[in-house]
Amino acid sequence: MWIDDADRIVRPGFNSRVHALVCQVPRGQVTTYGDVAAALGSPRVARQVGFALAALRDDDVPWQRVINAKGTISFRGDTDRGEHQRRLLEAEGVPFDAAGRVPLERLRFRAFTEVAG
DNA sequence: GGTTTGACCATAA
DNA sequence: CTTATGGCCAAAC
Repeated sequence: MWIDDADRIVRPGFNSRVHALVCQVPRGQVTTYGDVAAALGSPRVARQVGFALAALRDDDVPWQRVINAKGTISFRGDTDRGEHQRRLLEAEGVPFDAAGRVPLERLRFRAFTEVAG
């Protein structure tokens, strides 16, 4: 039901699916674009996952918990959103390395692997 | 319906 | 460790 009033949000199907998985990520844990994509059934659609997150509003979906496979925060070039994401994760208890990375192996959320099979 | 793009990932040097 | 290249799939134009 994410923003059904919006014009171009949650309209596409894939987009909505990504949101659903991201919402399943518990607080204090993170996931990667590739994992979310794999959960959808296609580990190659990692780019689409990011694209989907870009289309949603930070109101209802914890997109902040989605980072890249290297454990670092990805952003288009606008460090504003990147810093915002980091602060949100830190507020949830997600530690950051000196290199700006998180212990992905420790906080990686694999619950939707059951969904994939 | 073809072309362009994209918050990525894996591999090679 | 960094830099460069291919690919994959869906959304937007």
